[in-house]
Formats: sequence, C-alpha cells, structure tokens
Amino acid sequence: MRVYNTLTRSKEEFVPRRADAVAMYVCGPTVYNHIHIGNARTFLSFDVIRRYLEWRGFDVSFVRNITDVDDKIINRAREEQVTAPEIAAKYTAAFHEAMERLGVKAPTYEPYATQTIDEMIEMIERLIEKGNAYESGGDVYFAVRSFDGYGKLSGRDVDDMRSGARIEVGDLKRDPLDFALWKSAKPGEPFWTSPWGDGRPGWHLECSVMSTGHLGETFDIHGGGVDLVFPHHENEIAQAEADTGAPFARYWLHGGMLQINSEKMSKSLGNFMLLKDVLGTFPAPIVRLFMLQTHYRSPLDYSEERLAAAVKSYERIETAVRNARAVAEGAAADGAGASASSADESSLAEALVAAPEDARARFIEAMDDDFNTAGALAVVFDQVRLVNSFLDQIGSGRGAGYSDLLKAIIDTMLDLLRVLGITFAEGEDGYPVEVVDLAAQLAGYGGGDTREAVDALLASRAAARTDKNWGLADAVRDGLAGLGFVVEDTAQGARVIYRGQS
RNA sequence: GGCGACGUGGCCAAGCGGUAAGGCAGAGGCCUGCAAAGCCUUUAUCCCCGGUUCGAUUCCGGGCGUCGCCUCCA
Repeated sequence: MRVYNTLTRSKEEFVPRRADAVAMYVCGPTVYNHIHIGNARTFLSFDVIRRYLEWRGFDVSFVRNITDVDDKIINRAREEQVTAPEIAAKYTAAFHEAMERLGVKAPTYEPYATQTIDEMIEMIERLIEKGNAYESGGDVYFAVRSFDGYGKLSGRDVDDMRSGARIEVGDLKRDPLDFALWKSAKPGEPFWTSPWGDGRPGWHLECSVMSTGHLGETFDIHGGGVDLVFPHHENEIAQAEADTGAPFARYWLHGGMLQINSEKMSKSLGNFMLLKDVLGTFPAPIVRLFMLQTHYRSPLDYSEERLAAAVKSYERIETAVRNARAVAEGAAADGAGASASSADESSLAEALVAAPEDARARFIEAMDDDFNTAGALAVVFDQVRLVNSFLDQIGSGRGAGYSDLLKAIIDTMLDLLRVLGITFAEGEDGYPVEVVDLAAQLAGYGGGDTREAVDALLASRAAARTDKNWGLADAVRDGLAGLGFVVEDTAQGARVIYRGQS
C-alpha cells in the first residue's frame, strides 16, 4: 500500500508502526456553524481511508476531535446572544447528525477540547520548562525559533517567513512568528484557571494534546484538509515534537479543496453550501459517489449538474443489481439446470466466474495506490457492464444455473461499494397515497393500501396490454410516472421503481 | 514576492516510460406495441516549445493558464 505523504512530498510505502493496527487522527470541526460541503469532503475522504484500512484487516483507532472553544465560537455566541457552550453544543449536535446522514462512521474516540484543558496546561508547562514557550502578559507563546524543524511540513523557511509576518504594535510576542498556546481571557469570555491566569488554549494545541493522548507518540496517520498544512499542522508538529522529542505523526495526508466555480469554497468567501442542505436534495450515496469519482487530493468543483450526473451513474449500478437479482431469484425458483446456448454466452459466463476475484484484486490495486477511489469505482462499473451484458445474452427466463454466479458478483460489487460507504436502500416502500386514487380510477381498486394499489395498477396494465389496449396501458404508466414511478417491462414481468416525486 | 499543486475526448475523471480506465452527455443500431432499462458500435495530435530515451501523456527544462497556502479556514 502506498500513500502520498505531505511531509516527504512523495508516495511512500505505508508501513504502520504495528503490523496489524493503524492509529490515525483527523482534525475535526470547530463547532461555530453548520459544516459546509467542502468540510464534508475532507471527513468523507478520511472516512473512506478508514473504512478501507479496516476492510484490509487493520485494527484502526480513528480519532477525530471537536474543537469547542475558539474565538469564532465566542463571536458567534455574541451574535446570537447566547453562551459559547450553547453554540458549541448546538453545532456539535448538528455536526454529528450531518455525519451520520452522510454515512461517515463515528470515530473510535472523539475528544472535546474543553475536556482536555488540564492536559493542555500540562503540555504548556512542559514546553515552558524546556524553553520552547514563554509567558508574556498572561498569554503563553510558542517560540518558533526554538524548534529546529519548524517549516518542514509546509516547506517553508523560517527566515523567508519573517519578512512577510506582520508585527502588531504592542504585541506580546518576542518573535512575530510565535503563536499562542494560551490566551488570557478578556471580560465576558469563557475561561479556565491556569498558572498564567484565567484564559483559554490557543488553536493548534488541542490537536497535539488529543492526538498523542489517545494514540501515543509517533502515530501513523494525521489527516486534514490541505489548507491546514500551514500553520495548523506545522504548529501541531512543533508543539508535539518539542514536547516529546519524538516524531509526531509518520504519514501526513491532506485532502484537496472543494471548489465552486474553480474557487475554494470557504465560509470567509461566503460561497459555501451547507452539507445539510445538499443532503436535502441529494441522498448520501449520491454525494459520496460524486466526490469519490475524483481523487481525494485533487481539487473538486462542486456543481448540481455533476451531482445530477452522479444520480444517473448511481442508478446504473442500482439497476444492474436489481436486474441481476431478479434473474438470479427467478432462476433459483425454476430450479432447472441450463447450459450455455451460444459461444458468446459461455465466454461471458466464464468471465462472470472470474469476476468477483478479479474485481476484488483490481479494486485493491486501485485503493492501495493512495486510495484511488476513482479507479476503484471504474472497477465497479466494469462489473456492472459485465453483468448487464450477461443478462442481455441469456435473455428471458434462462438464468437458471447462473443464479449463484450472479449472486456472487452482485455481493462482491456491494461489498466493494460498502468500503466506499456507498449503499443501496433495500425494499423501501414509502409510496405516495395518491396511488390509491389512481388505482381506484384506472384499475377499479377499492382498498386503501398503496402497495396493493400499485399491484392492481400493474395487473390492469398487463391485462390492457394483452388486449392491445395501448391507451389504457399507457394511461397507467403515465399516471404512475406522474407520481414518481418508473415502469419497466422485464422478462419477469412489469416492475415498478419508485424514484420519488420531483 | 516565497512555497506548492494542477492542465487528458462535449462535460467530469483515472492512468504517469511502450500511442489512453470509468461516469455523464451525443450519434447510429438492436430489443420494445410505444417506452423504460439494457446491449453493441462510435467520438482524444493527453496546454505549448525544447531536451533525455529505441520509444513520453507519463521523466527533465522553459513558457502559458488555473488553483491553493503564506491571515481564520476542511
């Protein structure tokens, strides 16, 4: 398995510190607002990485924090005239709900900054003791120049940065590059008691403390969006490595930005779409498919057109699964044996036999190469075409004998898609009540059950078609279409797919 | 200005030394009462210019263009 490591700017063989386990940390949200779809992309990327590592047999410890103390939270609380903890609680809950809706697995540990204050204070004390930090007017700063490796992650030279850094009048820093570990509290701000007076931790510190706290020194993977490389991750490294003297994280993985009109989506630019709103229009599997068709490190442009295209490709998979299942189940019911009736059919059958193992191998090959989800999806679509071609070849009613083969390939496809967190709803109903009226009108249905109504409509359409009463047959189909149903005539008879009203 | 990434068919996107996966869209054909779904066929001087190589989309240099970080940001 090879992964791109920002630290070395190259793809490296991935060797976790323990052969059978992976310790990974991903920077979680600062809970001052709903997360937008760009934030979601990063969480999704690392969710897939985590799922893949688990699928490959690693015991994954996945830590993702909640930063619930920060200037932005305080500002937001002021705006909304509530307390900072109320803001944090509100958006933490919203974050959890959104992650669940997106199908992002819950982390193994989810530490909160406000519950780690003691540990942070302890780290600051150690850093002061070692000469890497100093107190100044109630604040504590990290002395960037006291740490040799500063800039190694982002490829910066401390002296180059100096010219660009601004020095504010009355700054308490000794060096403009120094960053705050502890900020003294201003009136009305939340605070904790510390050896340097009442205050709160600076950004960056919580991640160093919480990651090493749960995963130990020199854990395997540290992830986040590329925009966190500097200064956030650079500072995390400085704090943690100055403290422990050991390497902080071994592989630094960074996700590319989600863009809109080729421009980074961000809250400060105001060009963002909230995840919860996007999920209101496009279900989680669609959003995942849309995002995973691009490599996680590449920029990805958001557009509704592309989401709509993802709907079509999702339906392509869904249809293949449904068709294969229908044939496999019908065949199993027949119980009769069958032999290939043509050369094409038998060569396709051979390909089908090899398909599950072949797909798995190619999927692994793609994912082992820095989590190439786009390549992995191509493998799935290849299986889709294989299955469809086969179904096309064997034609109607002759699936017998191929039932197990079809089931095996479908199971494999679904298994691979599950690694990407892309799932399919099973046997949902939720038909609109209007079908009952439609059935009363067109099929003489007298009951009140939506499923029965649909069955009655299909039965009346089948009868109409036998009588070549195309007018009635089409009226039924059009009526159902108006309610969000697609009618498909298959070898096993007519079938209805509910796509919802739109 | 400093650091970094990227530029592949109509749109999106893998591949990264032996002339190009996949998705969406388009065209033609098959199937269908008509559809839907599906199958088959079909669409690429891989941004430009040099260089290395038997051979480059793939490596190196230069150019042009787009984007990110350098301030809060996933």
